[in-house]
Amino acid sequence: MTTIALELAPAAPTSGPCCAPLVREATDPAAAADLARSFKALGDPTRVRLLSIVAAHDGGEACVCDLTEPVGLSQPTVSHHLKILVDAGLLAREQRGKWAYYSVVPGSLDRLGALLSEAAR
Amino acid sequence: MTTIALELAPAAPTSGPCCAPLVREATDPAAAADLARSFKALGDPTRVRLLSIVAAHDGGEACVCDLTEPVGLSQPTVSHHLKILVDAGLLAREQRGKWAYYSVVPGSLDRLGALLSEAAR
DNA sequence: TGGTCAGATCGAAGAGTCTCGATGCGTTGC
DNA sequence: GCAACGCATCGAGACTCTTCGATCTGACCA
Repeated sequence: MTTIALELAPAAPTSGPCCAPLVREATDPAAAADLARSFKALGDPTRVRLLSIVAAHDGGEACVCDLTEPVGLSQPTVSHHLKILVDAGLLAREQRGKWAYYSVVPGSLDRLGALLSEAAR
Repeated sequence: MTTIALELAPAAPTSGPCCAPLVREATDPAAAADLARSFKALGDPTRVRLLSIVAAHDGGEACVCDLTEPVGLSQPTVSHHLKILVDAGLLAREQRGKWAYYSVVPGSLDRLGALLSEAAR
């Protein structure tokens, strides 16, 4: 359903600019950078898997030792990816004794999903 | 509302593994890579801006010359980013005469948003 | 046919990312 | 106290991404 609604300025001569001179910016640069930061966190297969494994884990939380084996990466690498997810506000970290438990921040993914739909409005 | 529902295996001895031995993988690697590819396309501020500018433009479509000036980048760079968005299935390209018109693929962003909510289930 | 214009592609420079082994820090148990 | 354990941090190496100027490809016009 690709709507080709209008021929934009079809009578414009070739010498002039092809399109509308003014573009109303829907997403300002700062907001775009903010959005991109969140999406960049999800732009790695390992992090998507980590997120889903944590979400599917018992109690909705998991420690690092739960995650290294399923993704097949070293402990420092997994720790690195988890930090990125925490910085993006998608995961929460809680230290309990020797272990660090990670859990999905409630509503964070839904918020991103809502922003996606909103951006396309 | 961070639900700390259960202390996972609190009675387990230190010598054993800390957590559940088996992890049911929510998102298989192939699906995770697919998801990540889409999100990576949105993981750059320039591409988020390009997407929103195209969406906000008259008729929901814009050509490259509409986009270079607002984002302040060279034409090859904008062309490069647009190609990435097209490859990710977020933008559609249509050549009309001298100009190439880009438009947001209907439903593509909503689909991603739905996947986000689904992944957190 | 030849000139001009919009846009894609190419090659290269610089910055950023992913991954690892080694190491440091705090907690637990003896 | 001391050893063991879980995890974060620190370089380092390899790779990818972003960006640009230069160039190529098609479409239009005279």
